[in-house]
Amino acid sequence: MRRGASTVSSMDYADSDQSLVVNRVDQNLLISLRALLDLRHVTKAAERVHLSQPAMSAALRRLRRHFNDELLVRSGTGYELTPLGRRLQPLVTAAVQSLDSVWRESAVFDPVSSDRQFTITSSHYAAAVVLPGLRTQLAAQAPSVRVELQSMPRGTALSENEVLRSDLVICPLGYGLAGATRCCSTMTSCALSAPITRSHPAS
DNA sequence: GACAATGTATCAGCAGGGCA
DNA sequence: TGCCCTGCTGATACATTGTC
Repeated sequence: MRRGASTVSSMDYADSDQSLVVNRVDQNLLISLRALLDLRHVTKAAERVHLSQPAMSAALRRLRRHFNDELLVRSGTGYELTPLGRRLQPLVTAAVQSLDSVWRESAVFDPVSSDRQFTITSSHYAAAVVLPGLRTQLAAQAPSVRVELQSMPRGTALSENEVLRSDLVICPLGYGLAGATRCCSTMTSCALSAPITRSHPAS
C-alpha cells in the first residue's frame, strides 16, 4: 500500500541525516507502537489505528525485531509491558504528539477556523487566574479550538515528557521545568510564567 | 477433564507503491 | 520492469481462561 511512507526522506537527506534512525524506520510503526503500549491488546490496538489484526501482529513483529525485545509479554489473558516497553511508553506518547503537532502545523494560524486541541498544564491557582478569561476569549475568537487542561503535580517539577506533551505550561516563576528551553514569558502581575512551544500561535 | 470462547501468531494469495 | 515491503482478507493453529 504505502510502502516506505517515511523512507523517501532517507534519500532526500541522506547526506545530512544519514545517521538518524528515524530515516530507516516506518513512522507508522510509531503509531502502532503507541496503541500497543497503551492498550496492551493487539486486536484493540489494530482497531484504534484502523489496521487489521494480522497487520498489527506483523507490526508488533517488526517492532520486536527492531528493538530486539518482546515489548509485550503474555500474562494470563492479556499482555504486560517489558521493562523496555515501560521505558518506551512515555517517549512514544511524546513523540507521537510532537509528530502530530508537526503535521497539524500550517503557515498561518487562523483562530476562527482552527479546530486544533491545545494541552495546557497549570497549577490550580494559575488555572483559576488565567482560564476564565482565556475561555471567554476563545469562545469569541476561536470557537472551535479545544483546550485540554492538565493539573500540575503539587510540589514536584514536571518531567521533560510532561513539558513536551503540553502546548502551554502555566506555572510560578522559577518553577523548575525539565527541558523547558522554549519560549517563556511573564503573563500576570502575580508572577506566573508560561513556557510555550515555538510553533505556538502566541509565541 | 471437556468444551466453548477469546485472542494471538502465522500462512497463502493478492494488490499497491517506491526504488534500482 | 522486477523486486521488495507492506497491508488486505480468509483460514488455521495454538494458548489461555471460564464454565459446566
